[in-house]
Amino acid sequence: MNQPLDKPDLYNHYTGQARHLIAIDCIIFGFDDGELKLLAIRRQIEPNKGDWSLIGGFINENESLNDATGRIIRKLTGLEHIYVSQLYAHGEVNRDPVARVLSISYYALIKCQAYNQQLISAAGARWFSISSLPPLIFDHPEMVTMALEELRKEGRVKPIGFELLPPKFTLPQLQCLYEAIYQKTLDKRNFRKNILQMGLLERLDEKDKTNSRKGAWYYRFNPDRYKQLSSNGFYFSVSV
Amino acid sequence: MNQPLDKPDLYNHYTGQARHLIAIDCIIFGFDDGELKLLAIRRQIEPNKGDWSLIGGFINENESLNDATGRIIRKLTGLEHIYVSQLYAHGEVNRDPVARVLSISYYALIKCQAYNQQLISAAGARWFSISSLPPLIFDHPEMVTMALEELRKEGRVKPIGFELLPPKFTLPQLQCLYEAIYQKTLDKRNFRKNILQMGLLERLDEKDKTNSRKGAWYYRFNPDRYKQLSSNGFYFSVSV
DNA sequence: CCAAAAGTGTTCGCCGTACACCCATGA
DNA sequence: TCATGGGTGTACGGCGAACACTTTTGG
Repeated sequence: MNQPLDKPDLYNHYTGQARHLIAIDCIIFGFDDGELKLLAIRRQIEPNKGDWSLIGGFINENESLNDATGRIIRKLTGLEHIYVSQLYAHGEVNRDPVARVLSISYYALIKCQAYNQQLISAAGARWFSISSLPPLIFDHPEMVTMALEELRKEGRVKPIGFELLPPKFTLPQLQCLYEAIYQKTLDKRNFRKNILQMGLLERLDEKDKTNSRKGAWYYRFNPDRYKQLSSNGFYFSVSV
Repeated sequence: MNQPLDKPDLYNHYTGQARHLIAIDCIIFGFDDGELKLLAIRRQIEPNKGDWSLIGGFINENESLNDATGRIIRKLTGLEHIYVSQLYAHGEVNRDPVARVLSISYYALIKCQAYNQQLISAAGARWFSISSLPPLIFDHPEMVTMALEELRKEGRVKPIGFELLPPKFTLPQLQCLYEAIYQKTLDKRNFRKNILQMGLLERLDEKDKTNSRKGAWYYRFNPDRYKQLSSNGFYFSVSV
């Protein structure tokens, strides 16, 4: 059914069309020190060189959007196989003051212990607590707002919290994370019941004693169990 | 902070970048005859000319994504101010066999009574029941699948069902719509309780007698009441 | 022995779900 | 009068929300 590619005259509906610059912008979240953090970078090109910006870049000719996102995140953090999800295509004509640039935003969750600190520092990047973000360029503040909304929406029904924690974590840590995401204090007993009843966590024979004399049990999230339950109609759900 | 635009040498990070064709594709849903329908069109350009396709088009140089979507839908249906929501940016390199084209998909809900039948017929468009769609070109089937998922997700928590019905509708009609969307039969009593308890519908002093001798009361959705309640922490919710 | 964090159960109200009969009316 | 679709109420179980005391142990 496809026409052979050596008949370019058939395709002048394509060739006559406007072409556009396309950027990727990444909202990278981390969790550290009891707070939800955003990774921002000092912009290295004009305009607004030196201002705080999301991590981003242009996409190349033969690169899918997802590949471009992977490349951009890898280059900055050294990380692969992290949680990444497309957020929105931003298409206002004047969103970039220099040229018409469309941007596809992605949000990503990373374990703050895992990234490559050297790469991040060398790039002039920094973690900011989401409660005290610096001014960001262009429509990046709007992107962050959208990403936060999405994170909060997804966080209720998908086990994405674990993407922000080390493989071994304690229940007080996990609760602290949800409290940071939703900016509210949760009841310890209800939270534990809620999380443990889903049967997705395995307690290890090891305690974290850095925060108390008694020590808190380490747990591990079991992704296979999650997949198995999900395929049987189970839905993850946290009451926040 | 912005650099003046008359120093193009500062911006060669922009000018050196690849530029891309960008299309919009619209998944337009309607509800008629007890079934959820999709509007598809016979493609009028090569390649795959004559095959069934979603409604779409390229975006212009000085046109935002949302404006382009409005233009495309208006041209085909004559409708404005309908429910439209961005779905996804599709960026696989080979999704279009002729050229690298990114597509931003949007899904739209229209009242089947309202559109301009002449425009649609003239364009070679047709409504298809979602349970018996024709083969669609490129990655359009995937777009439809995503749109259906999104419609079902949103439909549980936002009053978008009313976008698919005429301003005056009956409760049996509304139930039938939800049954069509979720492909399951619902309990009449529970459904009515659920919907009416939210206090968003106003019963009119008028009955629809086309389907029964007794007649079913007409209702109207009150969007102002919805906005008011929403701003006070109310959440729309249908149990399906 | 004490401070500081970890861990544990019960009660209550609401909401989702299951379920069966009467009503109105035109033909 | 009867066939057809429209309309109504109740009982039960599960889940989210509120709430206070005991346990552990290093210093």
